[in-house]
Amino acid sequence: MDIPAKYDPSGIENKWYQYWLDNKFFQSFPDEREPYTIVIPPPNVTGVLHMGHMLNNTIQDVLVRRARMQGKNALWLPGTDHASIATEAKVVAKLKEEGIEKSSLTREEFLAHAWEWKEKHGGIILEQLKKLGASCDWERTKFTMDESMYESVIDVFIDLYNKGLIYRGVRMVNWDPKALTALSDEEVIYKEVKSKLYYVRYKIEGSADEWVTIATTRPETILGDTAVCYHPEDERFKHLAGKRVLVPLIKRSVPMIADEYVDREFGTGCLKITPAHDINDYNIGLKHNLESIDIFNDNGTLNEKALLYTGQDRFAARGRIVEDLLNHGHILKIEDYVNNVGFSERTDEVIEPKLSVQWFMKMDEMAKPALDVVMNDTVRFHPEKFKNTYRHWMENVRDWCISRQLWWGQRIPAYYLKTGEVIVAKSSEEALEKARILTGNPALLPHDLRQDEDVLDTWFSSWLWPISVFDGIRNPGNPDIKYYYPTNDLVTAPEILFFWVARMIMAGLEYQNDIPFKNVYLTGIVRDKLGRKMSKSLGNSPDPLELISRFGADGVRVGMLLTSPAGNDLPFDESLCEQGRNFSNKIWNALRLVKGWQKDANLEQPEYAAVGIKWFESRFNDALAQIEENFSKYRLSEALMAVYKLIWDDFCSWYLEIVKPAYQQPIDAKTLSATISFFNKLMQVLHPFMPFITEEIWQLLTDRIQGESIMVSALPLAANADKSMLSAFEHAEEAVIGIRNVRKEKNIPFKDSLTLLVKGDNPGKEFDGVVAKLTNLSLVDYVDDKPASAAGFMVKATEYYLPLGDAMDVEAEREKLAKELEYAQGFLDSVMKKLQNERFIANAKPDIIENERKKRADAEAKIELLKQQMEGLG
RNA sequence: GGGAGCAUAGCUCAGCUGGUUCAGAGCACCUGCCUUACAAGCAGGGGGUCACAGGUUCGAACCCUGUUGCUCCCA
Repeated sequence: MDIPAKYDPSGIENKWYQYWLDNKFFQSFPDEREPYTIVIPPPNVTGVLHMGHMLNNTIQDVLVRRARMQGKNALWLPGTDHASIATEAKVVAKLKEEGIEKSSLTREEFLAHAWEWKEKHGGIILEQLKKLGASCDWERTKFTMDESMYESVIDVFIDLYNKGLIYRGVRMVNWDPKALTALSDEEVIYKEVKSKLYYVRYKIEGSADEWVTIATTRPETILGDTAVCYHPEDERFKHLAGKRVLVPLIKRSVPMIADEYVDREFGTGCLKITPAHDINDYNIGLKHNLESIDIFNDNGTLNEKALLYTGQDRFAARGRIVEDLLNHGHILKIEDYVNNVGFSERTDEVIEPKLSVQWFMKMDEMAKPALDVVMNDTVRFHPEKFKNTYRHWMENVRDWCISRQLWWGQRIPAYYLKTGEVIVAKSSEEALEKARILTGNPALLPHDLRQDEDVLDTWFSSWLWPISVFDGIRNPGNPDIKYYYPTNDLVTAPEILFFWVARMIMAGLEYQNDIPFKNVYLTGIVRDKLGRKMSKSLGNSPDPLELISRFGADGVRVGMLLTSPAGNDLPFDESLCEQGRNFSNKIWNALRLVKGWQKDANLEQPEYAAVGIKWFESRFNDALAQIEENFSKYRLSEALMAVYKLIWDDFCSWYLEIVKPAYQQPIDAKTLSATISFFNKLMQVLHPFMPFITEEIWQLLTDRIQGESIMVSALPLAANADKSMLSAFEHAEEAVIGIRNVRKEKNIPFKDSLTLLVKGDNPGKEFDGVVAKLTNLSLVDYVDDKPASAAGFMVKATEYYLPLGDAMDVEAEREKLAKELEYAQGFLDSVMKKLQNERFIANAKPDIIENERKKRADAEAKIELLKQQMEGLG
């Protein structure tokens, strides 16, 4: 058969993905087998595949494919979330392009547009995952706004409301003036921003020319000031107690108050208080019973309560007020200043702290059990270090603002009577019924009730994800939820440990009385060479599909995994994918070699091949045990590296070279079948990492029937490895390397065969035939004395000589031996130092001391040998 | 400002309870090879004061203290 010298993945990958789909290998239904479940962290419907998804989903696919091959009933359940803010923003922008304002549409009309957008764009990312080889059960694809998922969210809201865990309250929230919605604390990103610190003086009321100076970074909020505050123990201001001051420009009279919150060192030690626009001021306002004056409209412009600059944007107003304050002599100085400003994660708009009525969920009661299951390892984090971070958050958790001023999402099932009373109910009919009972007024009509306009935070859907995808909220105890829940592994980024992971644990404990997953694998962040996070806005992220077309999905998968231990950032470099592609090619060429062999059934199996096979069997089992160990600790990159080395070094560089027949010579049947069997097993072990090439080779190596696939074959299990054989082979390996070095030093080409003389005990004797084959020896002989005029080297205590006739360079040989002797002497000295130390003998464990004695004996023997050899040189 | 973590080869990282081959792997680099599976390859090779300073110990990359630098989380 004709196999090209370079592996070309493109056609092969599409072919096998379709084959897997056609044979429904990704599908799972509950049965008698042990289940293995992963639910995908649902990507945004607005998203396209980026490198973070690539890493995350590669890991999930490795885990799920391995579980499937271990005979488990494996389910990887895919889906997307509706991403209310991001999607609504996209739809609004798209409508705007078409000349349609959101405000001109009814809620129903807008949602129709949003659904249309979702149907058109929402599936892109899932389609892209197929190119990566993702073995998701696509029949089960879920979306957080699906009817069943929507209803689950509503049910949970009502249930928690009835349990008193959800309430409505006025709070200072993070307001996004662009998205026109409140955000949770977790959606605010703080960045250092260069700004100015303005020193502004306020006149003391009733005084002729007495002033007090405050420092502020937000002069426009002066218009909402309702007090000026100093530290009660600050001598500089004590005389102002009980006085009032006039807010500049608008001349509003506000009290001077004293509060320990004030940092006397900061600014002037005197603070303006704007309770409506700063969370700390808000708290002081509550304490001192101050009025709150909200001077902003929802879109960030100033309203009529500001009295000045009405209708202007907050940042424009800042410029104007600074000018006016200067003109009126209120600004004493302006300093450069760096402060932390909150930005919206979604719109990158500067967050405005704003007082508003929102829905909140109480967190403290739910947090406690969710903290416990992580601390006691019922849910295990990999790597474990994230337990600390998690604990810190859970112990300082605050109530969760769950309402969003948007339309795209689950509409809050709360209905208001004209009197302002709230009724929470599943439908307007039910709400009306409840309202009639509540008010005792059976004449109430539907239009007497008004449903809350807001929707729920997207995380309020995704926190139910591991339950709701199995319809476990609406139908507790259904066969799916009973079988697949709790899921096994969750693979996600540490950034959403609190947004999502913590809340899923809470929801699981609340609604299933059980954890949602047993293990949480936390990936790192994919960064570029400069260490920046890869992001669309920076444009520093390669297009994953383009990478796949260049290196193959297998190559990219290997590239993503090779250097990314759990929890560590991955500084991405295309050369990693190149390494993956090169590995594909290496395997491919091993296939070419093996497929090129002609079998001769009458041929005896050579002795070197028989021992080679015995050795590789042990080596394979040894590596397999190591790989299993790595998997059990979620060290995926180390598991991959172990397979990589097993295939490249042990199988290709050693094993195949050992059993390979001479050029154009046939191979015996036993060796061929053993080799094919090893090759098949290696492909199985590698399959979870590189699904496509392994399937291709597995299908080519052995005749397969239609419907067979490596992905549903049984993964080989580690058997016992013969450790003594492994160490004997290592000895032989060193002999091979030694002989190669001699050839190189003496410039002896491989085609000239040599004689090898061995002196002393040879632990690698079993492999003499292998050594002879690999280094082209015509004879291996054992001698009692060192031959004259021979190049030599030692492997542990075994001496090897290659008689070279006149070609010997005695001086060079002497030098080499002298160097070795020096090293051995130094080694012996260090051992002797320990053994002569009485305290070492007294304190160290007996086996350690025994070891040191053995080291001494070995070193002494070696020194003796080296001395003899040097004498032999004359 | 509060908390957590990290620092080992040019890069990315292993290194278990302190004790053989404890200083390692992959990549990169250097040298020699187009040897009949593979130059996307083969055979060799160099490279580290384990951040710094103390301490504990017979013995420290590993335990303790401090210093410096970086990262993350929270405010």
